[in-house]
Amino acid sequence: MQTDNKKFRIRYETALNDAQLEAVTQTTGPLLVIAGAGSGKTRTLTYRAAYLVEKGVSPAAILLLTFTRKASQEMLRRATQLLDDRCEKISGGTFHSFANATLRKYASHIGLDPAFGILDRIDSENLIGILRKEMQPETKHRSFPRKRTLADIFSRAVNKGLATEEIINIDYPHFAAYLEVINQLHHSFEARKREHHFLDYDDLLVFLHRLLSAYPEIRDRISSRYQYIMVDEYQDTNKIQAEILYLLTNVNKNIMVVGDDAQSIYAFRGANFRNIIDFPKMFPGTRIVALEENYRSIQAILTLTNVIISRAKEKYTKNLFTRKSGGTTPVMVNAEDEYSQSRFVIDQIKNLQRKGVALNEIAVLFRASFHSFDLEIELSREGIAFLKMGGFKFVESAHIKDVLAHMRVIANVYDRISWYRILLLIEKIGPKSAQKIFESIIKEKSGYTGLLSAKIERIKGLDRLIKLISTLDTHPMTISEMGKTIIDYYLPILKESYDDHPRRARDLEHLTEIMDRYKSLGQFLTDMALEPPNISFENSLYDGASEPDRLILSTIHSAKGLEWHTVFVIWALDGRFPSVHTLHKEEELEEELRLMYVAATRAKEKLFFTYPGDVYDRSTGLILNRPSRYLDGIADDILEKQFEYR
DNA sequence: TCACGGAATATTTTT
DNA sequence: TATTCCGTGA
Repeated sequence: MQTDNKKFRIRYETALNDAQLEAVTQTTGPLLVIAGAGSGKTRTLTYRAAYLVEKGVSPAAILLLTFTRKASQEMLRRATQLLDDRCEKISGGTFHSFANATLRKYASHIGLDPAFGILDRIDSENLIGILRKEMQPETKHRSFPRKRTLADIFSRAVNKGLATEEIINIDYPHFAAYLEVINQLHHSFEARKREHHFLDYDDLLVFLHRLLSAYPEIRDRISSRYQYIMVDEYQDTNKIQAEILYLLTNVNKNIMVVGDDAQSIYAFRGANFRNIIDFPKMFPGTRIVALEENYRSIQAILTLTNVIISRAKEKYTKNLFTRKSGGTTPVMVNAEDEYSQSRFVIDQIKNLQRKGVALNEIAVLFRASFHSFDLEIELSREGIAFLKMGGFKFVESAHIKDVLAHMRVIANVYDRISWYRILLLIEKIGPKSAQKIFESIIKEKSGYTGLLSAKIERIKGLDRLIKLISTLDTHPMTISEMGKTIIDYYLPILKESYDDHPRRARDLEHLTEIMDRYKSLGQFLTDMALEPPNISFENSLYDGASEPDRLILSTIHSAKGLEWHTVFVIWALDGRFPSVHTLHKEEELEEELRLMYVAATRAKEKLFFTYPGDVYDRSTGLILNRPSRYLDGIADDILEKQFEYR
């Protein structure tokens, strides 16, 4: 091969198999790596990063785009271990964080405030909610879509590159009558975001795309800076992301993407697994490398996962094989009810612990975050420490958002959403007063004088807020001092509004710890929106949180790319997984199937599926008692059946 | 204009 | 089941 032992410190030939080695050393031109589950995708990317650096490529000229920030950090950390700390200087992150950094740099070129704020999903919904109210009477009908649905429609349109009209016709035909009003609402949503210098998640991509396509000289400047681009999880990119990559490689066509069409699970967010198939068309001359040896799972698990994925209608056959034999056949357990299901999982976990398997080598996976509620209760009762990933996030919980809103109005006085949020917390202030006060703030261009001059009769809570804002405005302080000052102000409100305030107060403590790491307010707020800690909010309330060895509970989406000794997939019940809502939509059924495949391929040694019987589904009136259709009818020697009745 | 209570409604996954 | 939205009374 092209590697030369005298020149290179890392011995790539011995560390990698042939396909991996080719993916690592084939550095010029477009390269598509089809990487089956567990085939050493991360390893390949890591070695490739190290290889490029070792070859003499400047780390700053390498761009590694991943699905989460954690993924890129982990890869760069490993590359650093392999080679040296030059690898830490490689630019890595998510599409969104890359867009954020690039846009701040070139903001002025496209008429954007470089200090733009970022709206997370909840902020966007709130803004849409405000506009929805303002647009009465058309939006007053009972059947008019809720803010959440509206946010969905708008976002889907952007990510799929379609007009809202098309999205409504395809996915929401029952709202067709409101098309015009929805469009108006969409326009004012966009206008309001521009007016207040905000970008939402989708805007980050849209504006980056606009920057690159409308300004060839900027495109080429950026494109020549990044000589080598690597993209992980390519099957979960959407159309606009693919186009961004195309523009980014205008000067250098050294682009490598890695993905597995069988693991595409983000179509709901506009991801299109055909991106993978279309890649060679977009980049003529693409070389294709397939990684087919699975290093993760024993043969018995792989045999089953091959059966699962073979049920996909549209698939691009790969030949996954493993050299790991032995072990036990995966098991499907029919539990009497949800409680039996939880008990079964707990009994098995205790068994495994007795055999010396560490808790953090065991994961319980599920389709939707709430599926683990009962299990969480039982785990707490048993004193088994766990960490829950995915689902409702820490930063999305109301009390965290409340505190952040106070910081956001300091960073940007024109932040209407945050002002409304803060003001509505105060007793006797409703939407009307909030609006009035906000207008006064805009006029004065200052939170403090704006609050003072608003013609509102004296309200005790408002006086406290005025004092807070003036303190924050006039005393220079660090981010965490600022946070503590705000929390002092906020605690009485917290106690009034939530009966579980002690737990929430502990969350706020945790938040100030995060603040300690930051020097810039803008950076802190950006990170909270763009790269928040992925731990689930309920989890931060659990006392075992400091325990290092914890059972992992995770949504399947959050389990992407991870692996464990033993994996339990709970609620593998037809009607829950796949959900009853998807039963008549073929494309979604296909995605659910891939999701089941992703879940099953996380297991190295042991794999269990459980489903409770006789579950009543309220929305359809059906009794659910069949195993998931993706697992039903598989022979016993591939998937063993057990019963758990007690 | 706000707070509160009752009724309707939509149910996942995440940057 | 929880949230969200609207109408009512203060």
